[in-house]
Amino acid sequence: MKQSELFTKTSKLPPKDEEAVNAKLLTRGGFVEKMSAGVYAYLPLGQRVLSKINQIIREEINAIGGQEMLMQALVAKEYWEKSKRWHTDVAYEFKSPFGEDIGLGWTHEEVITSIATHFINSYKDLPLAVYQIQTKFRAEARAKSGILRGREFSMKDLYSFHTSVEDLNVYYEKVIKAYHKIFKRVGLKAKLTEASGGAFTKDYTHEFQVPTPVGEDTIVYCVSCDYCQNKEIALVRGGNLCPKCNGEVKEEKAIEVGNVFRLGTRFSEAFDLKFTNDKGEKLPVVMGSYGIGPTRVMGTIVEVYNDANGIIWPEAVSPFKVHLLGINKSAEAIYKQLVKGLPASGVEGVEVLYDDRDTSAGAKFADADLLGITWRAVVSPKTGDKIELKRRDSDKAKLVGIKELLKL
RNA sequence: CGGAGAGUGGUGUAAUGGUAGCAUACACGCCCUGGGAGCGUGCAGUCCGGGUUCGAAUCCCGGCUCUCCGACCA
Repeated sequence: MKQSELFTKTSKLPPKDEEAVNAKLLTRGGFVEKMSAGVYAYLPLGQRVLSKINQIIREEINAIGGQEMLMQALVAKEYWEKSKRWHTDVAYEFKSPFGEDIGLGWTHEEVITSIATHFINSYKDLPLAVYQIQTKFRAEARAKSGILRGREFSMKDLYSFHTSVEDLNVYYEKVIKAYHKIFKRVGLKAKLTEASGGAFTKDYTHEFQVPTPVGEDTIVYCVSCDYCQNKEIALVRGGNLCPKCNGEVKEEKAIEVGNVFRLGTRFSEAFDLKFTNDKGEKLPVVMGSYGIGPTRVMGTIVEVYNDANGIIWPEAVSPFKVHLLGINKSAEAIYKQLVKGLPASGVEGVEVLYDDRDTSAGAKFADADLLGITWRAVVSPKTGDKIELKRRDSDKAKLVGIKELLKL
């Protein structure tokens, strides 16, 4: 991709109506555009990041048997009424032009449970897990923190169906493992945190919390073992001794990037989702639901990885692998080789954003830092027939040949 | 939903009752070229509706929008 052809441009100054670091940097870089409070458009660069996050999620959820699907956003009142979740304070509810009562989907337990009644009949059908990556709508009283708390946001929601709580628990642990892999792959250090279930279940649940000062939640955790609880339910405070191992307990702000809920039979009973066991008895299906917010993950990454000059994307979610800068010299030939690879040698091309703009060197360097693409490749009279390669998260640059660049 | 603050070219700002100015972006020309260079020309603005006044970006009333704090919440 040539930067001169990119839909967006960068801006030197952040918009005056954004305070959050993620919103400032993402807006300056042209990743997102705020359209209303808590409502953002994801521009080509932002969409590329989001796609990479989504792809990582897909790979890990598919690996634990999740089947991807897509549910509707327009959810009729009858579904919400069955589970007594019509008229919640987070739902966008309205009358359609045909007089129907509609609630925009803010979660999909009702929908998936209703669908599942058509396909789950026997214990032989279970267990099952399906998921979607879709836009959710929540009437947040106060949208804030850029893309961290929006009224419209992306969510990967996974639902699992089981014959027993024991079987649910087995899958629950699998999901936790998969989530750890996902967050690790996108570059986040998420702590498994015990918490309350909110609108979803009365049971205790688990959240994945990324410690950072801008977080809305507070977690209480032990520095010596894996004890970690949301402050809402924790019986100890920072400075106390760990209830599990007597280690030192700390308190820290954190962003919730994922959660897992044991729903039990709440929704299967509401929707009469039953299976027949091997004795011919009809029993309610045991369910779990598991969420990750890709847009929130993106915002969290920016909050965690940035410096005075801009974003520092972890390589796995960088919108491009290489940012190629031609300084006082065209890098067109290098660009073509990077895109096409070296056909004779079988080396494939790499994903590259080529700054071919007729602008100053300083502007190009500044934009490269702001956009935060992992590898910066500079071609200039100084570099001769080599290319200067530098990681965004490092100060060390080295001169390499085209082959080395293609191997990134 | 309570409280506080703010709306001026695309973006960021100045003007506090009296000529709407600057920067940046954009267009054209010149010049320059390793950390957001320079010169010239051009394009472009007071959130909406009322009111006060000879005169309103500025004061008053209403509305809309955004941000922050709180409550709530992935």
